Amino acid sequence: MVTERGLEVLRAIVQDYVATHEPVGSRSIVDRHAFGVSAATIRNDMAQLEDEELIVAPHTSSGRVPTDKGYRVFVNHLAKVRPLSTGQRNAIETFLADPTDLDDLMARTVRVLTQLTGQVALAQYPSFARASITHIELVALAPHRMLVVLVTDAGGVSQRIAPLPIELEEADVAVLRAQLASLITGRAVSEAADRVQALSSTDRAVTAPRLQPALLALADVIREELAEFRQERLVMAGAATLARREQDFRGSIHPLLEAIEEQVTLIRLMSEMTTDEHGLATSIGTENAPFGLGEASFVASNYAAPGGTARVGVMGPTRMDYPSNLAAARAVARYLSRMLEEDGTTR
Amino acid sequence: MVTERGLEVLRAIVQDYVATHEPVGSRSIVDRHAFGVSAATIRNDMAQLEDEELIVAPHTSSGRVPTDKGYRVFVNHLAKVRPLSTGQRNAIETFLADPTDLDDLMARTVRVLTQLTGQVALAQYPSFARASITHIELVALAPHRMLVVLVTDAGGVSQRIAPLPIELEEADVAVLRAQLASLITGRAVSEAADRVQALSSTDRAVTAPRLQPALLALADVIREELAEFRQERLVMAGAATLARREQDFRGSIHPLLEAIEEQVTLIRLMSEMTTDEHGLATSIGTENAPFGLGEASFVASNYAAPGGTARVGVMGPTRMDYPSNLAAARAVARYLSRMLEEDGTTR
DNA sequence: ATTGGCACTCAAGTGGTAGGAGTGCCAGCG
DNA sequence: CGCTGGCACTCCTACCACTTGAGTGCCAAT
Repeated sequence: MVTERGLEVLRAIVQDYVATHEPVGSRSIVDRHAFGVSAATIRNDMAQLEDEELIVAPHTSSGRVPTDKGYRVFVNHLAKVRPLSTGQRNAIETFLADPTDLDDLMARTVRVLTQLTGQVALAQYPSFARASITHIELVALAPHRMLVVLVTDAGGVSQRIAPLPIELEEADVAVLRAQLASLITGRAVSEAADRVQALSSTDRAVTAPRLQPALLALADVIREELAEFRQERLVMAGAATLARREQDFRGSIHPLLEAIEEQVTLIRLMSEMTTDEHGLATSIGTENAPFGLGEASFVASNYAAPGGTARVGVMGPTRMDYPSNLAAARAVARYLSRMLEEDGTTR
Repeated sequence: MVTERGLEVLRAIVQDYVATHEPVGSRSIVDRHAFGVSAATIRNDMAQLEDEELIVAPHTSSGRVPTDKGYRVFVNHLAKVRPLSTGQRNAIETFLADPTDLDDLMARTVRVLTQLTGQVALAQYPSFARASITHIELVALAPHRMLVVLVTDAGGVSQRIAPLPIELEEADVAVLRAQLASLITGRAVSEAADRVQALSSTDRAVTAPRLQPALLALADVIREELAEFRQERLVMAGAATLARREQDFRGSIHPLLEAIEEQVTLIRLMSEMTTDEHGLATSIGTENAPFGLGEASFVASNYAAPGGTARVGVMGPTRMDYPSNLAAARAVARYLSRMLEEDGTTR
């Protein structure tokens, strides 16, 4: 059983350890925190915390270090997400002002977040999966090459070049454009994908037999574009900060750099984190072991995007300043939500 | 003055040092290389090499390590670019086969190159700066939002959304489309930029006064898109490999990660390297100091793209295997040139 | 010009010691 | 019963002296 004061001791240990990066002993706790009890008493409390596996001693006679479980208790019960300074809020606001487009906004978001936290910043793109197709445009580039542009109501635009098996007249292009438009405009991305898929699989021709090969070629490309809309994407910044804190990651930052390069692992991890009632999520050390990132911690905050909620957060050493990082992620998420809601640039 | 055999000794030192990562002594040279002379003789040669600052001894009594100048002499006079194994050639060929588009091709290129060399791979995108605009398409998304698509003859497609100050009829859009098309299609990117610029700066209206505000809004967006075509771009892969060889970079890989994230430094460095008569370029250690990358070396090879030549290469520690890396870069560049020339996917 | 020999240097490893931070435990105190 | 001071104990760290081995520079001899 851990007493009330025991939890306060845990808080002190986490705070001091994060600040100093050195195991913290009973003596330094009574020095730095006004507990009003002696070091021996703190030692007794620490013994209990150690029984509960909330802290460990690296060697028989050295200070204590929080375990992952200790961080978890700290984050869940002990940490207050303290608000940012007004200077920091201003920094966010000016940094995110007047983005030229969605890509620019997302890139700025991660840059400001990495600057605020000193960690690697990650942001999920708003999902276009639940968006609807509003336009399809065909542009003949060459006799056998057609540019296919798709636009969604959530601001997503995709373009790709389709090779055509046959030559098309201007009128043919208009026919195909109209047929494809009636097939998918106003439809959700997933539904549009199904309907395009059906084009290729059914025998029933939707268009003139002469145009059928062209239609199928276009359908292929449109399927790829729709798949891209459904795919989750991530932006990142601050990978270079990892080099400074190498020893924080038990020897090697290799798995982290690997994950940053692969993206897919981080995409999964970000989407599988569970958020609390305030839209904040934390994943600590070994909790990330299934992703091969047992040495790292993640904090994230939901933000509201046209296509549904997505997440923005940071990745760093287990020994990170959770309250500050959560505060930064939350603040950035709020501004981001606001930008996406108010502003028209991204639609 | 360095003798003939002295240069052979330099070659041996470079080769052994790259292989073992340890200072190489006179004894190990006579053991590993059939020089037919004694260690004392090698020592005399090494003394000369040290006078010429081609090698140094880390401390009074340890083996020798090549200096940057030593690597330079090795690369310029001693190294033969040895051809790849057929297995490696096959790997390149299969890896680069059937790309879906230019982005995909470039991404695969750097991935195969990082795999062949174990270094960070870099590739300049083909430049669209000298390409010509072949199409401009306007798609009305909403009363005040217009999608502007530009296509070049070198395969570049760019799309962006313009905010419109006034509402346009279908007929107005057609008028503007025709006017813009006659202004820039068939023109080189830089020329098109000038002409669009002129739209905004001259008082003389090109279109009906009613449409003038819309035209200017579109011109702004088109300028941005054209600027994007002129901008050099880089793809990279293998950043994670840096974590393994941290100690190769005198302590910190931070500048390298920073450069990878910033891109702009690497873009400049890649374009400013000087190539030899075979289109190969090497930049060693302190030669990169102006870019803050004095601990790193670069090798690159030109490849032929529709818009002119561009470069593909790797970044690694000064102590890298220059001949192998040059060979790999050259081989990849050749396949890449071939793909871009033969294949239509990217046009 | 090349060689073997020799004295010399220096990094790296080894073992022993001292210091210090921190712990666990216990008896005494309020 | 919880808290406290005291004390013995552990273990990390730094320091020192010493040894070892790789490698050098120089020189006289071939």
